[in-house]
Amino acid sequence: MPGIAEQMSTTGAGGTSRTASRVYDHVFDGIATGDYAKGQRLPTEQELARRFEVSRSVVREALARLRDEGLIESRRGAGSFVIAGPDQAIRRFAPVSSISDIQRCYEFRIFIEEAACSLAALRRDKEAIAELESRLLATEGIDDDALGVEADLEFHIAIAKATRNRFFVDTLMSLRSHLLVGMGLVRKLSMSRPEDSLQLMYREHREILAAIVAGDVERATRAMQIHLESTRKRLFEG
Amino acid sequence: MPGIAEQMSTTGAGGTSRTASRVYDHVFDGIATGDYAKGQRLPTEQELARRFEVSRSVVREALARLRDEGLIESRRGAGSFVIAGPDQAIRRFAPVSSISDIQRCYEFRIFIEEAACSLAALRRDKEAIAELESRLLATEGIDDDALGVEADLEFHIAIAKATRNRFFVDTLMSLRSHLLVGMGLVRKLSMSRPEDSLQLMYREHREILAAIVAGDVERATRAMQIHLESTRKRLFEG
DNA sequence: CGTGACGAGTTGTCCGACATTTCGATGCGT
DNA sequence: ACGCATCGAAATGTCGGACAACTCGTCACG
Repeated sequence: MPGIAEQMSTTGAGGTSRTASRVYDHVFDGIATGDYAKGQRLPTEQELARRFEVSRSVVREALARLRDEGLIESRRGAGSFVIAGPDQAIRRFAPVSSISDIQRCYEFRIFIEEAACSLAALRRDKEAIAELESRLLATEGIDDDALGVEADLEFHIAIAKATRNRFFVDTLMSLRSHLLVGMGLVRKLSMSRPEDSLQLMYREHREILAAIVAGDVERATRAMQIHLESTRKRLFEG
Repeated sequence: MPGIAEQMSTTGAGGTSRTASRVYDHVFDGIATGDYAKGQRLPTEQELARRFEVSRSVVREALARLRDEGLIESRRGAGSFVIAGPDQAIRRFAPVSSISDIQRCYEFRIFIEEAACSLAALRRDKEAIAELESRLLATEGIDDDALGVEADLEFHIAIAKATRNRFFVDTLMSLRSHLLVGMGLVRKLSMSRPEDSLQLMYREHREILAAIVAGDVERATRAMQIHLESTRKRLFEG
């Protein structure tokens, strides 16, 4: 029953060797399906090497990945043991693979960023405001689409930073690649009404910034809500 | 300028070899501080092996970790290159290391779980409700503290699952270890007034479940808010 | 029955070798 | 002097073997 791991293993930064991934996928699938149960000992490295017709080095690289992800644990002299259940196996955000994925990502994002924005209005200081302003300026003077979404994302991350709570920053950063997909789509689709929607977006951004600077929590929350809702509508409802 | 990586490298599941971690830390720090700039080529594996007085195998294990985390990219025949900026280096949630960390984690959690709870009330189905009920029952019949917090967390994760939006589930799972720390503290500190607070918690849990089952979004949101706020108060304000 | 020594088995580390690929240098023809 | 094919040094990927450090069950002995 392979398959579960396939989406995951290809998320890596391409460079990872394919031979090690075969072994990795096997064990990952085994854990995800409960085939390798929690606490159970894995086959020895030699055994795996023989079964997949690779060297022990390759097997060790695969096991190293699983170890780093906290799925297994290796004890010298004893063996490698599964320490995670099937549900804990899928921890990283899997890549978006469908429109409905993007939709859910957006839904999630709205909650997170509204919260972050209200906190940012509460806690902002001079330094944070300075970064926000510079990020905002950066978004407005860019023609290239790819760079544009990057700058856009940086602005949103700067808001998260202003919360002085790293969990918001980390979460947004984890979503980085996902958000880039969605934001890229927004830009592409709004090519039809070219200037219009970009100008609208700039105005929304400036309103968010102004509300944060003013320290007006409710206004900041509403501004972010309007911003994300309007882009969501532009995306999903044409 | 070492230091940034130290907290991270110790997050791994203990089993990872310490020799490889030395090399990993060096390169990670180099990226985090901008010492190894984006796009730059790293020293060759042989060079690193010589510099740290370890074999190439160990160096390769360290580089493999960096590759898996998307920080570097290796091209056969060319070398290994940095592909991430300093800010992208710290992606995973670093472990909680202070009371204020726990406080921020709680703050973040409140936003996330309130949102999840309201969505759960909106989207719950028979299957989700069944799991919620079984998880709730599981929390109430446990003496052991460690198992108790596990079951508690599972209940909260089940709520996230009921949203039918994997981003909520994934985020909560990423926070798993962090939440366990905080929840463990709650239980330890409430040992003083033993039965009392546990019973209170059970009642709050049941109210949350009832609201979700009823599909009452506002009631569910409020119930979760009350639950998290009251535990937060018990924790931080005695 | 308890206990300590022993040995097979397993992971951690090292080493040397070869295959495969990259990229600059070299030399040639024009 | 410039473009182009060719070559070779260098780097990573993979392999196989070896030894060290450690675990755990076994078994003989008290």
